[in-house]
Amino acid sequence: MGNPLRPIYPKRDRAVTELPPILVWFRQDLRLADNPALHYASQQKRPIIPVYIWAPEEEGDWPPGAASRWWLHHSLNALDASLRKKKSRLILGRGPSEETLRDLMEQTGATELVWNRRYEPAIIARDKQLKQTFKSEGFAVRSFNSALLFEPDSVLTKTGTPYQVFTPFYRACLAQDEPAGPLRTPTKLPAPETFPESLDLDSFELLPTIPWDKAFYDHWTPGEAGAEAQLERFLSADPPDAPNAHHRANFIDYQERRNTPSVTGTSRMSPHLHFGEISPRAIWHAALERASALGGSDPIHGAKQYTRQLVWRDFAHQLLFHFPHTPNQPLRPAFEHFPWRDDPKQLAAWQRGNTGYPIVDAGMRELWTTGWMHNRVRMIVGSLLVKHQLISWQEGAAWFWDTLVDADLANNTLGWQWIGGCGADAAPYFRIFNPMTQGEKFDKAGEYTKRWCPELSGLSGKTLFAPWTAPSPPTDYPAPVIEHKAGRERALAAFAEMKDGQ
DNA sequence: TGAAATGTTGGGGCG
DNA sequence: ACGCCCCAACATTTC
Repeated sequence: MGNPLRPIYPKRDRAVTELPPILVWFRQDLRLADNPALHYASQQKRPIIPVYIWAPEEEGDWPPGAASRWWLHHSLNALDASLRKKKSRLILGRGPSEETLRDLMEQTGATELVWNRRYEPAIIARDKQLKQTFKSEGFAVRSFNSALLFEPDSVLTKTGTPYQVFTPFYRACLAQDEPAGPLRTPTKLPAPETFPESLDLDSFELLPTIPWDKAFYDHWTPGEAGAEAQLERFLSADPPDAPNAHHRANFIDYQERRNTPSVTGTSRMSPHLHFGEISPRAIWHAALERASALGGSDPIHGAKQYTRQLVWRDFAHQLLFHFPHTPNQPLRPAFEHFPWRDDPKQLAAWQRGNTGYPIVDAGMRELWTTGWMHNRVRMIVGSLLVKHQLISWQEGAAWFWDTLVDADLANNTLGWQWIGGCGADAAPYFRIFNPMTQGEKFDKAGEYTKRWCPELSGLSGKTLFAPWTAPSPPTDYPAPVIEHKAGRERALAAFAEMKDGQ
């Protein structure tokens, strides 16, 4: 908002370029809108140097997987393009982060460094150390919250401990002040006299050499503009690119549509959120504002159901923050002695979508082809791996980590510990999904299953989800990795063994 | 954000 | 008319 009374000094920009610059260190906040660190920097009337540093070895046991790297490549490209529209640009560096940042500070004469926080244990440790070091060297260092609606320490039980069950956590979040509205996108990003050297994006070698990513381009548009367009598709009854106008926006019927994998009833915002191409606060307010603009109880209800899912993200992040060992170890210690099976062949069958259970194989193939899987189906495939196949949830987490474009340590850990029955607010171990029943329930017409398992196109009804019961089963589809009843009983026996073993 | 086993109830067929 | 059985439908409990 320009102040018409403020005199315009023709040399103002020149004066700004001569002041010591601020480094804005981009990490998982690859956007210009509602970006607190960038917003802060833009208010300092000093040159801004946007930086991204590729440092996978600083991510502990969890360097970005192949699908994440694909996304990152395109997202960095998009960020650089939108910075260039504002006469700025993204400077790319290679880790170690501390040395690279110090070099840049010395080279450019920058005196201040800002970033938005991350919550992975290895990153917290690195950032903490780095902040301390730079401060002791006389630099100003600031960090901001850009990724969460409510940060880990801001929502605790009455006794000051972290919540371990979602519903009370959710209630406590609703009792807080509502998340602030999104910050304005900086109109100007003052450039320094000269930008420091940048590496070429291709030197990060983020894209695959084998072209398994072909279909990714049909399903995803990484980057801030892609994120905003996707949100609009979800919130609008007439998305800009829809061939046919929907009757109602997806979010209005969210509760019902989000469990139907054959339709795009979910928001598909997860990868955009993971890379911070859009902020959860922006989504929160956009959904609720759209609902109140439409009026009536259905839109409000839909928007609340959807924003509730955003709070699951916060829940996952605060769990990871307070229980940093959980990506590798079960939250409930009893499960450390669970008798998992080591079975590379069966693991491979699961990974490639050859378990012989159609709804499972459809999901695993959707994941492999598009880098994403519908959430309902994630639960079904997870249950089969962990319970019927008796393969550890860590194996499932590792595969998802490598193949999901939305791979996120907090969400992935929560999801797998939930399905494994060993985490916070977890499904009891004996809650074993029946892969036939789940198919019949959530993919009634079999549309989703047949889309990804075309060899089953001749089947319908119950036999679609149990092809071995067909009069003449398809010859090009595998037999089940384990018979359902036997698998269920074996899982229950393993669970009993664990309980006895302590 | 299950499923299976077990228990209960009530209608209808049938001797 | 009545008791008996069967079984679907629903509820509860058990894993």
